[in-house]
Amino acid sequence: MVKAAKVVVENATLRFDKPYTYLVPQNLQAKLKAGCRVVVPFGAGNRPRFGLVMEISDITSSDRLKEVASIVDEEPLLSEEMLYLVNYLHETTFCSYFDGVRCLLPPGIGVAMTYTLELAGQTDPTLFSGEQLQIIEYLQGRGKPVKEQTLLNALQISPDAPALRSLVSKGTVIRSQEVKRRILDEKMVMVRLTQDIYELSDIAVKITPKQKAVVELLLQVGQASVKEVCYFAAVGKTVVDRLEANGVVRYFTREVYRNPYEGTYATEDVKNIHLSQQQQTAYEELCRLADEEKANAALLYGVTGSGKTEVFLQVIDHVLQGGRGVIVMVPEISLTPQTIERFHRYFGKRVAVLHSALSMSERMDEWKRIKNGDADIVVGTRSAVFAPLSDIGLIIMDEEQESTYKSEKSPRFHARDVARVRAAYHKGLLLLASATPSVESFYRAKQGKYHLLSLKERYGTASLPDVYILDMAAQQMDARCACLSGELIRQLRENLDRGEQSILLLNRRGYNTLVKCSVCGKVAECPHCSVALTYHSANSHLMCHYCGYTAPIDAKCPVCGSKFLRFSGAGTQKVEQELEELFPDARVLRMDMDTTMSRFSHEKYFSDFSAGKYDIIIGTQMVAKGLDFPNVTLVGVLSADASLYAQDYRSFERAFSLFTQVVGRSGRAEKAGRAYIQTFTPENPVIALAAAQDYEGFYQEEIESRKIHLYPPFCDMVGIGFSGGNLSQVQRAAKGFLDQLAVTAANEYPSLPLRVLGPCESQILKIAGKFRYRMAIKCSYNSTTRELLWKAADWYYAQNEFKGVGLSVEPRYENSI
DNA sequence: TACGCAATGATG
DNA sequence: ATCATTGCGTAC
Repeated sequence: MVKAAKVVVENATLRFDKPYTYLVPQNLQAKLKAGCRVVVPFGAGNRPRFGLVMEISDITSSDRLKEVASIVDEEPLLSEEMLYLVNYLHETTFCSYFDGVRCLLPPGIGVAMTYTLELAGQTDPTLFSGEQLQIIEYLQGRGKPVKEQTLLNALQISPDAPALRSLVSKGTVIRSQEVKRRILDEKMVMVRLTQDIYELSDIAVKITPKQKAVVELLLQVGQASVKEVCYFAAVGKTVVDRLEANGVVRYFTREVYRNPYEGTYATEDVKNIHLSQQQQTAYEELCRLADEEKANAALLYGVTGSGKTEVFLQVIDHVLQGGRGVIVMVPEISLTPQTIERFHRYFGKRVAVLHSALSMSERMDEWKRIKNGDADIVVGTRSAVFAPLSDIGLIIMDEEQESTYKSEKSPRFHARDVARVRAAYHKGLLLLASATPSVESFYRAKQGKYHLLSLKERYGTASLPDVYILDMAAQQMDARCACLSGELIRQLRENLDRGEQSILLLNRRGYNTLVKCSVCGKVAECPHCSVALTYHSANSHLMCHYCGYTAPIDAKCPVCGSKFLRFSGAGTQKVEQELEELFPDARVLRMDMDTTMSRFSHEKYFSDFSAGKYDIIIGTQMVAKGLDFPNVTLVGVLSADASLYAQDYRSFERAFSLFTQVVGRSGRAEKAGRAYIQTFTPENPVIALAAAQDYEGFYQEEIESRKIHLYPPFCDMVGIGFSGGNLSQVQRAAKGFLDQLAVTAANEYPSLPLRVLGPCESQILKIAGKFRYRMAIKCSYNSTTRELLWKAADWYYAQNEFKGVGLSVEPRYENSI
C-alpha cells in the first residue's frame, strides 16, 4: 500500500483535464492533505505545474506514477465542501477542474513560479553560439543568480529560446525554480479593460502573448492597480501602456485602503426594527424553517416597498444567534455603499463584503476573515455564493430573477444553483426574494418545492402610479424628436414646470443605431462582427458594441463614396440631445454603460439626482433599479418593444420585471405618480399587466405559454456553441457534434428525453472575426443527460478536423432558436 | 541515409 | 498547451 494523491492541474484544456494520480513521497505524507496546492511534474517534459489535491488515497500498484514535487500550502486551502463544489462546477458547467478551483479562491491568493539562472561549469567561448555567449556574458556581468525574466527582458529573447534551453541542458547554466507567493502592494494608478471587452475574443486588435496575459488577468479580477497587474502577469509597464494605447485597457486612479471598512461598529440593534403583522408572520415562518436544520428553500414574494429588508435583517440575526453563518447576495447594481452601510450598522465587523470593485488585497483580506471565522455574514454579488464559511445557516438571494446571478464566462454557473447545493450541504435555509420572481422559482414554489411567503401590503402610504399605454402608431409625433411622442413631451413639460423629476427608460445606448447610405443602401457594419455599427456623438465615432471596434465617421459612404448618409434609430445619446433641444432649461442626466464606467459611479449619479441636481434622467435599464426618489412623478418607457421582442424565451419575463420596476419608480412618496409606456403593440398583455403591477396575472399567462411551447420550468435548456474563423468548418463541427450526440443518445440512452433545436447561425453570426453556430437542447439536466453530453464533448475534443472550432456548453441557455 | 516539417498522440 | 513520436517527402 502506498499513498497517492489525485491532482487536478492548472492550464489544462478540456481535452485532457482530469484528476491525475501522483505518488506522495515519504517526506510529504504527514503534511499533504486534500485541498492543498502542489507542484507536480507534468507532461512529456516533466515541466513543473501547479495542481490541487482533490483526494488522498491508498493504492496497491504504483507502476509508472510520478511523484508530487512539492507542497504550496501547509494547510488545505479548500475545505471538503469546496472540493465537492469544484466537482459540481466541473460536472454541471463543463469547465475545467482548475477553473472551478479558481472560482472559489480570491484572485490574490494565487502563486507564481519564478526561475533563477546561475552560471556553472565550462564557459569556453569556442563551444557556444553567438546568442549563447550573450547570455553567458550577461550572467558573468551580473556575477550572481539572476531572475530569468530579468535576463529575458534585458536581452530581448523569448522564454523558450533554444539557445538558453541548450545551455541549461548542457549544465552551463543552472535554472532553479521557486514558488513565490504573491505579495500585494497598494498602488493608486488602476487599470481595467475597456467597457466593451468581456472575453479574450472580443479584442479586435492583434495582441502579443504578454498582452494576452494582462488581459486574461483583468478578465479575472475586473480591475487592479498597474503595479499589481505587472507583477501578477510578469510583464513590464510598457506592455500595459501598449494595451492602453490600443484602447484595450484604460487607466484611472482610485484610493485603495487595505481594509476599506476599518473601524465599523454595530450602532443599532436589529431588535429595534418594528415589523408589521405580515412581516412578523414571514419572519416567524422563516425562523422555523432555518431552525429545522434541513435543506429548506423558501421564496419570499414581496411587492416593491413591502419591507423585505427588515425581515431579512431579523432572520439573519436569528440565524447568527444560533451560531451559524449567513450569505446575502444582491445583484451587482444593488450593492451600493448604502446597502453595505446598512449591514455594518446592524452587524458591525462581523460583515465581510465581497464584490468586484474591491482591490485584490481587499478581496483577499475579506476572504481570509471569513475563512478564519472573524466574519460570519457575507454580503456580496454573485461570487459571494462561494464564501468560505464553515457553517451556513442561511443564504439570501435578493432580486433572485436578475440575470447578473448567472456567470457569463467559464465556469458558467448560476449562483442560485450553487446556493441550492450549498444550502443542502449545510442543511441551511435558502431564501429567494423578489417582487417579480423568475417564472421557474414561482413555479417551484407553487409546486411546494419552495415554501412560499408573501408580503402583499405596501409599507406606508405610497400608492401605485397611473399608467398610460401610448400606441405609437396613433401618436402625434413632434418633428424635432423621433422617439418622444407628443403626449410624453407634454407630460415632461408639465413636470418641469412643477419642479418634479422624470425618469426615461431606453434600452439602447449610443446615438444612432444605424448608419445607412441613401445611394447604395449599404449599412455601416463592423469589419470583425456581423452587426451594424452604432454612432456615438460623444466622440463622433462609429462603435461596435460587441468587439469594441471604433472608426471615425468621415461623412462618406465607405462603399460607394456618396455623401448621403442617413442616420436612424435612436439611442440614449440621441434622446439626451433631443431633450436638450426641446427643453433647453432642463438639466438632463444620461446614464448608460458609457457614462457609468467605474462601479460606484452609478451611486454618485443617483445621489446627485436624488439631491435634485437634475430634472430628467435618461438611461438604460440601470435607471429602473436605482434607489427611491421621492420627487419622481413621471416615468416614460420610450420603446417597450425593444425589450419585449428580443429573440429569447425569457424576454417577456425580463420586460415585465423591468417595466414593473421602472413604473414603480414613479410616485414613491406622498405625491401621486404617473407612467407612460410607448409601444407599437399596445395589445401585448405584458404591458398592461406590468402597468397594473399584476405579477400573478403575468405568471399565469407566461406559465401557460412556457408549457405549450415547452420551455423552462417544463424542461431545462442547454446551449452548445461552436465558434471559429472558418465558417464551413464551424458548420461541419456543429453538424458533427449533433450527429455524434444523436448516435450516442440512440444507442446508449434511448429513453432519455431530448429535443434538439438547430444547429443554426447564432443571432450574430460573426463576433470579433469568429463565426458562431449554436444549437439548443431541451432536456432534463440530470446526471444521465450530463453523462451523455460529456461523452459527446470528449468525442468532439478527440476529432482533429474540429481543432479550429471552439466548443462551449452552456446550461441554462436563454436564447430561443 | 539524413533531415525537416506536419500530422498525430499523450499528458498519471 | 506542450512535448515527443511518427510518417512522409525531399535532398544528398
